[in-house]
Amino acid sequence: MTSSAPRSSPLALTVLALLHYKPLHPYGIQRLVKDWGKEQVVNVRQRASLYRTIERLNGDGLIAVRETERDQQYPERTVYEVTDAGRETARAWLEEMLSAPKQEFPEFPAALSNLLLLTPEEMTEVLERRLGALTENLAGLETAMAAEATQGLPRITRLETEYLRAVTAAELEWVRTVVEDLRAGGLVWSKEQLDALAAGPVHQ
Amino acid sequence: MTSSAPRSSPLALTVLALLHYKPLHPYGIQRLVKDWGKEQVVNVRQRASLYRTIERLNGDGLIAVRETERDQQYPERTVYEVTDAGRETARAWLEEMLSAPKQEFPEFPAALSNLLLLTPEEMTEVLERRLGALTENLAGLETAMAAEATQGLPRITRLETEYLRAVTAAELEWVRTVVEDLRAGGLVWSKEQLDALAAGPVHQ
DNA sequence: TCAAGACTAGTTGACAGGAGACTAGTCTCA
DNA sequence: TGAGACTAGTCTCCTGTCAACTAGTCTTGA
Repeated sequence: MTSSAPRSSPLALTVLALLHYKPLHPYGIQRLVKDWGKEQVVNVRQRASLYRTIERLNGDGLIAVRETERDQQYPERTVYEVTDAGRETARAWLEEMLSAPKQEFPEFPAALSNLLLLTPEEMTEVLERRLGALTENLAGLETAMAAEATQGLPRITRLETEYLRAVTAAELEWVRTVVEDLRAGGLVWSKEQLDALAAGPVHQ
Repeated sequence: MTSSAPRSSPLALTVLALLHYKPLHPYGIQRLVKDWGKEQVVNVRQRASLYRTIERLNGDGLIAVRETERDQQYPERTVYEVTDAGRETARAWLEEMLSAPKQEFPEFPAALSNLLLLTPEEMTEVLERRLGALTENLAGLETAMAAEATQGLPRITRLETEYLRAVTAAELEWVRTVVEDLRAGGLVWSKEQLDALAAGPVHQ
């Protein structure tokens, strides 16, 4: 079954990692992620992805069926456990994910690179809305961290929240300065100016 | 054809935006993105995605076939132009993407939330490698920005690079402090400690 | 007490992007 | 003239996202 090292993904890693603690059924995995407040970093809202990921890991021999529960009222629940191959793979994935920044393509920078379609005034307005949303997100992260700290949990359990806070704060700060520059009139453009650039050093 | 507002994506937005300048064939779009140094923010390496995105936009009436070139040696090239519906949709997408931070699930925080699988020593080692890679990325962004600036291009053309620099710098700084804490022994854990936590307030 | 509405749990199908291989032609230059 | 690199388009597989559907359970309120 072990078809040479399947591809990694945040969800697949998380499934393998959680099964290190104890055998679980899919829904139990989803609960654990939510209970530990990790929904911000691992998408378990998409149940379809979770179930398919588990099937894939099972097919690749990284996890195995432990038993099939039949708790009267619930539908049948399959409990999975991690295999030795799964343990090895999880470590390899983790090292790879931590050591090498992967090029991802979030939508905000892509949008920024096309803002010629808006006027500076419109740009100011939408960025102000973003500013508000980011401020809320940041506050949410802060309270989540404070809650974990007062619960006496060790710092490693909230490293990913720390990280999110750091980058969210940086984004917030950057957007803030751009909005300021826009309002101060230090950052302006016109369609004509851009069309001229576009007509410039472009071949074909 | 206009099947109510197709889904947005960084690539789809970019295609629509570039066609605002002038009609282009798929390869011309890929060239423009590369020539303008936007490969960091829009993935045009995946030609399959590019061609399929264009097909989709065409099917949805956001772009239309302008003409079909037949430059002897090359395969047939279809030149597309943006439609009025495409112009409207592009503006709507852009406003949405800029104003509301979208929840995305990058792999680094997901990996961080599972680092129980490594020892503090291993963690230090992999994060140091990440530190090196981030430093290089940051340097690359700096030189890209400097090049654009000396070329006399206005600031809006490099806002997305500014943004990437800001968040990359924040990540770098955060990883640096974590590595320091690890080395100073101020951030330690053991498997046993974590197993105890896992056995704690968890249902089922 | 039973009915409306919300939540739980799993499944399904359409859609979209990423990875990588494959083809066939072109250009370089040794 | 022939090896190797690049250009341009296509194809298939894999995985994740979205949205809807089913069917059972729990809540609460008339």
